[in-house]
Amino acid sequence: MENNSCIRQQADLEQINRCKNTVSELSESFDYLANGLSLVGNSVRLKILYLLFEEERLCVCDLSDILGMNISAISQHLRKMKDRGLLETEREAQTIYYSLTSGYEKLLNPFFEILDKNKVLEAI
Amino acid sequence: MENNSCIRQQADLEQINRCKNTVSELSESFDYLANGLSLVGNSVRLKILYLLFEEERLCVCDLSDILGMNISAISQHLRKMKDRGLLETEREAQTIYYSLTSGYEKLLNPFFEILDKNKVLEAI
DNA sequence: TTATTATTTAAGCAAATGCTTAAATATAAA
DNA sequence: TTTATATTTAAGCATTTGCTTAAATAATAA
Repeated sequence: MENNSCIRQQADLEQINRCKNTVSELSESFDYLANGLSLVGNSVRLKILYLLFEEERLCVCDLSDILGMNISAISQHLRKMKDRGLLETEREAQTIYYSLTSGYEKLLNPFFEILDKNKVLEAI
Repeated sequence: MENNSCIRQQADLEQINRCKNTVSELSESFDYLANGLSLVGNSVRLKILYLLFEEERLCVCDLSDILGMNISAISQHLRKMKDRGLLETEREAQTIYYSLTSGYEKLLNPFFEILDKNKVLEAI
């Protein structure tokens, strides 16, 4: 942590301290939320999440077919999201169906909605 | 793309085709949105975004002080977000202030709100 | 039991990411 | 001018990510 030649004279110390407190109080929340969002911030996984939002449930094989990707690659994406609690599974014979967990479905709903209407480029 | 030993007999072909269409129609939106979210899905950048949401505007130096990080590191995070349109700048003498652009402020509002109340772990 | 289908897991690797250090740019003050 | 302040940029490097291939696990059918 070098190159701190910039201790501003005009810095608002009260503001700085308020911010430091915020960061320290919410530290775990920031880490946890950022980790969740980093999973969503990948176009393959975003597609999977949106498809599960639309179709309720899908298996690895379906997704591999839909996205034109290696089953193993899809499986590894699904595992990451399941481990983190974005997805849950139910087995039906050999087939394992993945679906969105309700917490994330709710949280990601605004994004799904603008995707639904294909209004991403207008919204942001 | 090997290892496609899994062309399910029970696969719903109509569903598969519907999904393929969705993915192909929304392809650009998925990429663009995922790229934006990948920027948010980093705890340093999420902290910066939240602080800008709360404080309206801050300079590199402030953020470096608040987060206890190298100015250069912060500057590189800010550039990424500015390049992608999450942030905008205004100069005041030597100091360059960063703030949220309105599109992303609106889109990220649900996340900021649960951070505000420190309810992340309850929401997801 | 053996073979088939559906899925996961482990190992390896190229590409991307995030930080550090050092040098460059830009405005303001002496 | 020269010096100080605020910030950006470039280069280098360790870590992480996302994919491929091949082998392993698990349920069903022959």
